[in-house]
Amino acid sequence: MEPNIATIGSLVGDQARSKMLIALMGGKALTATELSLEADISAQTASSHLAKLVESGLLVVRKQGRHRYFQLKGEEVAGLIENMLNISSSLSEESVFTGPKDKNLRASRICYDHMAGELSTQLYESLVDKQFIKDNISESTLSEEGRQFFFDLGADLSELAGLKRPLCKPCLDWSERKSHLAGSIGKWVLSDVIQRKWAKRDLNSRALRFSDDGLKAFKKRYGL
Amino acid sequence: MEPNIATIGSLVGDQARSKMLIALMGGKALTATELSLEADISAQTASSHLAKLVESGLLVVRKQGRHRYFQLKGEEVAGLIENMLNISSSLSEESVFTGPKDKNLRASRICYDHMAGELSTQLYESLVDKQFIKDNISESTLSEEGRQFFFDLGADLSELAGLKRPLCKPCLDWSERKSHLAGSIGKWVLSDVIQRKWAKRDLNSRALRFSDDGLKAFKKRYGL
DNA sequence: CCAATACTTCGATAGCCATCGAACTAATAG
DNA sequence: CTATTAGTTCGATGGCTATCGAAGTATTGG
Repeated sequence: MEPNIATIGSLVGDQARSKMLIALMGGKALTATELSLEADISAQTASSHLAKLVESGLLVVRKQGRHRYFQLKGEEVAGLIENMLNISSSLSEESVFTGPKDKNLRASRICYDHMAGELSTQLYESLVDKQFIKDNISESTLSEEGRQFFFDLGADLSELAGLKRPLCKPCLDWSERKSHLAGSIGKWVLSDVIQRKWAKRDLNSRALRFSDDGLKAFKKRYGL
Repeated sequence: MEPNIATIGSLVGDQARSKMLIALMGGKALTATELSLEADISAQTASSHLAKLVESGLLVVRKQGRHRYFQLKGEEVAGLIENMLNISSSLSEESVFTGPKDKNLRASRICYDHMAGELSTQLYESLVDKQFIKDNISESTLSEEGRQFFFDLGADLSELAGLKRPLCKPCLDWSERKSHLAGSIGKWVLSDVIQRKWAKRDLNSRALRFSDDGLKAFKKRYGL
């Protein structure tokens, strides 16, 4: 059977499934039980939903002992969800508060596998300002100076470039309506922040919690 | 909670509505009746679908006399549909990382009920070149010479014209970003190609596979 | 005026599907 | 071994909605 856009739409078009998909936007693989809790449904129902999502190719599953870990199939799918989040926020009333009300969520979130939120858009703007990134709607590119900048920070660009995904790609941010840093560099920055323990992923949400010191150190390191 | 991604999903997640949305990807505003024909449903049903799409903000409507012209609300929405078309075509492939690069898919696809892809845009350009088609963003029309050209090829234009859908209509091609030949003539060309066994629909994807001889014959017949 | 076209609203039907209880398999822990 | 946890399959139910017939409004054209 050939998935057309209607089948994709109806896959996302269910409350329970959409909650699961959004929960998986954190980039982390989750178990069936965790996802059933996210979606507020019984385990049986979750199981049937997850089977559909896997069969249709939106999710992949990895079995590990008695657990089954589910994950978005790839960037393409994550991009679709992000896209829909964008649209839904722009379609919903022109309320004063755009985006999530949770301060922490607004300040910094994880979008699939890279940082999003205020801090991330600040970083992106700053990199464009310094001409480290040439801003292009379809795909931004890293300038020579930008390459040097990330090399100095310790990013192994040759390794990153080996991956199939583009090095650097803006990604519309659904709470800020601006671009933030996605692509493999975006992913590297997130892992850098986590590894230095400047921030922690908040379990049960997509928020990224910076410590005070971590935030200071982050701004300094990245020149904000 | 206003429109969340589940409501957007379920809006697209209906065959009739998704057909309408895809028909509107051409950028042209279409009337309710035209859209009901595209979706193969009655006028009443179309009316209720269109009301939902407008109310949710995916479409905008402009009243003009006794007609109501519908259009995608903006590029954001068009981008969503395009995104979903991309995903659906990449999900129907086995391989994880092909994307739009699959040669056969790129060379020639079926878009709804007419040909798309490189070959189709070449055909469209050639027809415009020879002034068989008067290219107009709002609505392309077949010139007298074009009418003769298709008559000579054996297309029963009077029968085609009897259908309510426009004879000839450009349709934005998502992998080429150019116009290709849609409308009832586009549909006729596709059936012509299939009937002459120059190409076969690939069952598990939207690709159209030309044989070597078929491709040669096609180019000759249509003057490419 | 009347007739035709464009589109909508209402109401009834029918099919689809999300949900959960109950009963299953499977892995782990003790 | 038994008990527990993770996850599945099956079947019944209930709710939701796409669909169209019939009847309505609105606009245009003679």
